[in-house]
Amino acid sequence: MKWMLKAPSSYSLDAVVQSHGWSQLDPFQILEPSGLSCVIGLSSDVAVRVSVSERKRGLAVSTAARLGSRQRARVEESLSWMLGLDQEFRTFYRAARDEPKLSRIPKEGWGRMLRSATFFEDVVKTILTTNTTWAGTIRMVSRLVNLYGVATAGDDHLKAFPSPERLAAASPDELRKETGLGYRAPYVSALAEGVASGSIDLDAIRESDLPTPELRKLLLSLKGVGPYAAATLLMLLGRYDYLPVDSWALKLVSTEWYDGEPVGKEEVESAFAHWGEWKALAYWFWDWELLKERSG
DNA sequence: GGTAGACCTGGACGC
DNA sequence: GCGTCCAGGTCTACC
Repeated sequence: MKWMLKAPSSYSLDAVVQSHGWSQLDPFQILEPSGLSCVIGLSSDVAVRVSVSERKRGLAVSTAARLGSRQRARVEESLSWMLGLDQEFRTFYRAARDEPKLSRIPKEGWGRMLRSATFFEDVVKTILTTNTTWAGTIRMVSRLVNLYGVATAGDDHLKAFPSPERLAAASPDELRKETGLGYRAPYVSALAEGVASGSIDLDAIRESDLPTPELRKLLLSLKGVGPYAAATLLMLLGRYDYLPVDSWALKLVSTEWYDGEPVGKEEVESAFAHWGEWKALAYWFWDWELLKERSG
């Protein structure tokens, strides 16, 4: 079935898809020539593949299966969250226009970070980006989805990201062996168990209006979530006052301002300190010299 | 509060 | 084909 979804003015689906690596991870799939599809879990045993593409009047949504009104509402709610349809960046854009390294951002509609269907999925994926290569993250996520995800009715190979309950049912040892999560398996297992049992309320974190430092403390209390992962998750929640400093960030800042000399976290922080509540967005969408060098 | 070492996987490299 | 080294954040123990 097909229908249209309203998008904010100056919205760019391409900008959301390309905002970070999430679109390369299962159960997302980048559509050619443009657009995005994802398998969304609707209940413990029902999943549906949803495709979205951009039109002049908004976003065209299509699903392989016919949905009831509740299911359709659920899909719309998920898409609104995933694609940042409720977000706006006017204040950031005003500041970005005066910075040559960011002036393309307002013009091209950058700012929204692609989110997963649930915050649980985002937290797990973020843990799986730590202390590994991007290829490793892709591999771990793919195995998790293929082994524990719910398949769509039409295609056994199309699966949603596993629910907390499904992952909680697997032992940490099984997760470690079957998915290559390594030492991260107990972290994912504990998170899944906590969410499934109700002792960890990720929805409350997602919807919280707590000040960012307090929200960050809650995220840091999750096993496997350190300063880098917490900052990444805060960005996904629309909070940009902490920088996700990893080894890549050190390389970027080193090339940009220090002639390739080694730098630490402090140098990265000080480079973006004046961006205040927008510092992570300024960092993320900065027109880095290192990226220009690499793209030739 | 700061720091060292362990954690785990897979890719690169040398033999 | 095998062994070794290294990269990648977080946790724990220790000072």
